[in-house]
Amino acid sequence: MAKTSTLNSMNTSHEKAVQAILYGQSCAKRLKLQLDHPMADGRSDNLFSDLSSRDSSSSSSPPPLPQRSHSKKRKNNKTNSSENSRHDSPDPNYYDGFLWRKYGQKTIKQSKHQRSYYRCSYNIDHACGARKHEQKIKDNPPVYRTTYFGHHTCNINHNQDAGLTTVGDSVNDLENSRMIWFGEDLDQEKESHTSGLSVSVKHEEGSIKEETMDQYRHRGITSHDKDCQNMIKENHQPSPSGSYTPPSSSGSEIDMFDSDLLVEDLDLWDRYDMYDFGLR
DNA sequence: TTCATTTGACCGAG
DNA sequence: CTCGGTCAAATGAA
Repeated sequence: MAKTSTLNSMNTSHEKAVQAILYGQSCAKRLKLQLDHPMADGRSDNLFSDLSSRDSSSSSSPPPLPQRSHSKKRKNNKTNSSENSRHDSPDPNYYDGFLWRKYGQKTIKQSKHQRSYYRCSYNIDHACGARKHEQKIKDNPPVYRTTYFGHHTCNINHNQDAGLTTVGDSVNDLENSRMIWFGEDLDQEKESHTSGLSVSVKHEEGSIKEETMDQYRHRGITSHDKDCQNMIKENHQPSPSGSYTPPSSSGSEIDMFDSDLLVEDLDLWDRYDMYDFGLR
């Protein structure tokens, strides 16, 4: 297929190394900006306040007691565990745009397949209560059912590429039926998720190389990357139109940086997405 | 060494 | 008591 030739033409190991370095520079630069101008925007202190609060709590909190009496309390009362949406896919590696961390796996009585339990990777950092269950429900052809619970309060969705990479049509055809709805939060998410973050995330996704989507979902983004992405996201105000607006030439240093490093090779990342993100 | 995943134990609901 | 959901120690990968 054209995939290999395309990738080979642009994706030598040297280029990848350069991209990785550039991306690392972008993170470092943003961090420096944040440190130099911590109050540049109203939300920029969130990260540090979070970190400091965590530090203080860890240093002053008493050592964990072996109290197991209620530590494993089941949390699914009717209101909390109400199912938000369901998604069936033949692809177990279907990528819904969010990062999940697996916290359990169970054999289900009525099914011969195990069910996996995930919670949002930002569960701690952003107190995000979103969870999902994933289970194979059919063998031939394989169908994997993902059931979503709770709401993403982290507002970090890496799956805005569809609207940004001009693959929306193909997405609409096939993926609309897979759209994940979170009830009344939809508008909020749609707005908050369509920021400049996508461009940066795209950069990173491209550097994931030959990893499978499953590996990417579970391992591809390190905690450092996530922090960096948070920083990037928080430097971009969501576009009121709900679409990505390229940085203007008269923009801030951040904008200039974006245009220099992140947007420059957008086409390459778009093509990456086309191939690697299974727009079948 | 750090961090994500695995896995068995624990818990509450039915 | 059974079952599904969650916790957290153990494990493994990077």
